This record gives sequence, structure tokens and C-alpha cells, in this order.
Amino acid sequence: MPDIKFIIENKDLVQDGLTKKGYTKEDLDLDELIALHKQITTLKTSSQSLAEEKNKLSNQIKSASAEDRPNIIAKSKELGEKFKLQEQELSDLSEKFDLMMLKMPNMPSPETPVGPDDSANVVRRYVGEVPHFDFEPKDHIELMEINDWSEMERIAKVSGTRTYAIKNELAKLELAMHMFVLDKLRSYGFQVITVPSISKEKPLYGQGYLPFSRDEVYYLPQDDIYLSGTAELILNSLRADEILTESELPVLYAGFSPCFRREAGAAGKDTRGLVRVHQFMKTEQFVICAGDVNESEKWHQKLLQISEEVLQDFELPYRVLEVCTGDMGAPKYRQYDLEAWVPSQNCYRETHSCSNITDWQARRTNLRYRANADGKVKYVHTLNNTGIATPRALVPFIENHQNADGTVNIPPKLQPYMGGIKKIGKNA
RNA sequence: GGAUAGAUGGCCGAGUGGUCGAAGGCGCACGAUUGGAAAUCGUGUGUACCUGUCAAAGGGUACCGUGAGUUCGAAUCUCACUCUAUCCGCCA
Repeated sequence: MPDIKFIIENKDLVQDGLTKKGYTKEDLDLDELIALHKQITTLKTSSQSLAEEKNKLSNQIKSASAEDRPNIIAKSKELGEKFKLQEQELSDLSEKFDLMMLKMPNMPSPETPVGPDDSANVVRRYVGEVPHFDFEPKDHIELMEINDWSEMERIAKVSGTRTYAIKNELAKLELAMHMFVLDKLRSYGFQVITVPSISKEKPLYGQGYLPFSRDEVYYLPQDDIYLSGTAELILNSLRADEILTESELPVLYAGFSPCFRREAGAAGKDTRGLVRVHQFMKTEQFVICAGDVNESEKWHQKLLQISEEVLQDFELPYRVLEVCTGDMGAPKYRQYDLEAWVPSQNCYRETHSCSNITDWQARRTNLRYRANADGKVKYVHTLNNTGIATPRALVPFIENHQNADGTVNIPPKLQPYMGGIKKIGKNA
């Protein structure tokens, strides 16, 4: 949701951004938007001068003489009617305008590769060595079965498809990963925060989930409440409507929460195993920084570096993908995905998604700060990145670290979080 | 779930129909005083939008939890909702 003034003054640039993000004129018509804004401004000006006149009259009444009073009241009443009509028209137009503005995506970074869909994403680098097994590697489902690490069939009967129940050392590993990442983030100055998984509707607009992907989110009509798909949703609204001082920035949150996603658009994809489930746990990195692209781009790199470090500490081969304009969501200015190698699928699968949102969310949540330099109030920039998301991250983890006998090695960095053990599994 | 109380500016807090964007205090900023500091004194200190301008100054409109209503006029009256606090019940 860029500034309307910016849109008017930079129409060609904004149109270019819309086109790059795959928006057609039917999706969002800039001319219509600008015309609507002009109409609103004109109407506003006239209704404000009407209000001014009305106020002046009202103020006269108290001191008016007895014979003047009825006249003034009648005149004021008449103005009031006129004013009311204009206000009605104004609120109708504003509603229409606001709806369009809510659909306005962020402008992509000039660095972002241009393309229609994920086929145009660009691999920036490969890190780590893809393992070569001198035995037939098992997939994560088989590894779980032979080690008594899961109750996948049984839990499907209880909780339905795309759910998981993992147990014993694997359950412990899941929690250990989060503890490891939370400790790391804390060492980088993040505040560890556990947040609810339920949310009112407004934060979903603030984050930019709505109005775009209503199908993706669980809704509980009885309580008019939504289930959160990520702690980003909650953290993004936590400081809504505040004016921070610049010295408070950056605000760094390491949010932990259960996450819920309907996966409506993924029917038939990854139906087995731990890759894509309706409920999972995520440790999220969330940053609120000064509203300056240089500053947020710096943090974007920092967040990326932190999650790369996580994958390196876990000794997982991965690649860094720069997501193209057409594959990026509406809120995003620039986005990297990290994908870890999954041996059984012979490909890289997404484990992290790292985005610079610039001021797009801040405008929606009305989160601002007072700049030191000139004392002016400005919108902050927000960024988010996965810290670690499980159980998906367990998939590359146990597959890459498996041995011929079905055991799984624990990388040294993670061993302290597993009670010092080096290997898990029935034969360990 | 039941009962009660409440929601005003960065914070505390006054204000129950008219000049209230809102007293007073605290905080903050600047200035005076000081060798320096504290204390003291003075001045200033919300946000959004419209208008205006090269920029500003200036003028205006709105905002006292949210939404609607009464009224010529609402922080103040009415209704609905939301949230907060306390007590009781239940509960991981």
C-alpha cells in the first residue's frame, strides 16, 4: 500500500511495478484510482468549508438575540443537511478507494529479477555439498517408521490429512531445533517472544494476508477469530498505531508460535510426510527498522545471513534463491528463499523465506517513528524471515544425516541441545 | 460463564451541552541562571487530512476506546460494540 501521493507523482513507475508483479488493469486500474482520489479531495474540500460555515453559525447562536436565533438555527440546520449528504457521498467514495488501496501491492526492488512465476526465480548461490551415499538412502517417512519416530497413519485417523505426530528422539529434535535458533537469535539481540496463534481480522489486513488469500487461513466463525499462519502476523500488529522514537529502533523479535495453514491451493502436493502440514511450529525473525531502504536492505541481508548460518550449523546443503517479481507476494519489496537439499526428492525444498516489506505493512498498521534528524514522523520498515520451521526442516535434516543402518547423525552444534548425543535411532 | 468499575494528549489527571485540541502536573526540547551540575525561572511541546507556498508561515476540518444516534452545537446526553481492571465460578 504505497502512498497515494507517491502513486500520483510516479504513475509510470508504479504502473511498471504493477506490471512486473503481474497485475492487469482488471486487477487494479491506476487511472481509476487516481481519478477517485481527485474526486474525494474535491468533495472533502467542499464539505470542510461547509463544516466551517456551520461551526461559525453554531457559535453565534449562544450570543444571538432572541429574534435572530430562530433564523440562525434554521440556516444552520439547512447547512447540516447539505453537509450530511456530502459526508455520505464522501464515505462511499472513501470506502471504494480504501478497498482499492488495500489491493495495491508493494513495488518490487530494482534488484529483483523480473518474471511471471517461480520459473524466473534466480539462484544466487549454492552452499554445502550434496551428500553422496554409498547405500540406498531412505526417505524421511521410512526413516521415521524404522526408528519408531512417528504415528503418521494413526494421527491421520484422529486429526485428518496433513497432520503429523512425531515421537521419541525426533520429537525432541524438533524442539531442540527451535531452542537452538532462539538462542542464536537472542545472541544477535532479538527479544524472544512467544505469541498466540489466534488473531482478530484486522491484523490479517495489516500483514497483507487479506484481502489476498482468504482461502489460506483458518477462520472460526463462532468466535469471529482467525488462526495465525505465522508469528509475523501477530508481531506485525503488536506495535500498531504507535509512534516509536528512532532510538528504539531496530526492534528485533524472535517469535515462536504454532502456525496453521489450510493449504487450499496445494491439493495433491506433498500429501505424505512432514513437508506440508496444516499445523506446524515456527520460530520467526521479525524486524522493525527505520524507514530507509538502505537500512532495511542492510537488515534484509543480516536476516538472510542468520538463517544461512542456521542451515550451516545444521550442516545442510542449500541454495539461496532470489524470488522474482511475479512469484513474490503483494507485500514484498524483495525476497530470498532458502532451500535445503532433500535427497529422496533429488531437489531443493524451501525451508526459509526472507522478505523486506519496506513500509508497506507499516502503512497498514500505522506504525511510525519520529526521525532524529528532523523530528518528522515517518513509517518504519518491517522485515521477516523464518528462523526455523518444523516439521518441514526435519525432512532435509534426517535425510541428509542418515547412515546405512537408519540412524541419524546430530551435527556438533546441535548436540548440546540433544543432551550431548551424537546419533539418534534404533541402532544408535 | 456471573457481578462490578472503568476507557481523555508520551504519562498522570481535571472536565457532565457552547470560545475545549481540551485546566493542572509529570516528562521532553530549547533558553536564562551556574565554573559545571542540581534546583529554580521562561518558552515551547499530538496526529491525520484539506488549503496555501519553491519551501515555509498562515488559514481550515476531523480526532477525548470504536460505531451509530439526539442537538443549531457533544469529551460531556442515548444506544450498540470493543477492550481493560477487580471479585466469584470453571480450568491447562
